[in-house]
Amino acid sequence: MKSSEINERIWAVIARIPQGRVATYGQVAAEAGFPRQPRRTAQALRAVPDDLKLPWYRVINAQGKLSFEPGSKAYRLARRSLEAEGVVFVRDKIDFERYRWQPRSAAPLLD
DNA sequence: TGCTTGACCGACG
DNA sequence: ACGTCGGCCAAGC
Repeated sequence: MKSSEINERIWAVIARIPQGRVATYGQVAAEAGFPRQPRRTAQALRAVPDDLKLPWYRVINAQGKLSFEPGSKAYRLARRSLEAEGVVFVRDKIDFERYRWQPRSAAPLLD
């Protein structure tokens, strides 16, 4: 499968993450149809064109942290963007219980 | 063709 | 709460 196609599928998923919520690399990959391949998400993120407006900062790692060097430009930008959306960091970490995106792919069949 | 490199992850010690 | 390891697989050299 071509990487351009992979990237587009991943980007489409990232574009669906709502404001004030976060998703992990693995979660995004799985949602795009690539389970257990979080690196596909990392790869797609590296290849995001500047003109494409994508909430890349809503993708965080499975430890609840930003995958950037703390203090780096990217780290500060991502953190500032998330905090502006109401996401709270506790010791550089985000609480999944509160902020994880829970996509509903299929319609709920009663319960 | 082969080997190394990732904005990663989960299990295990 | 660490560090290590194996799994993952497209890119790039």
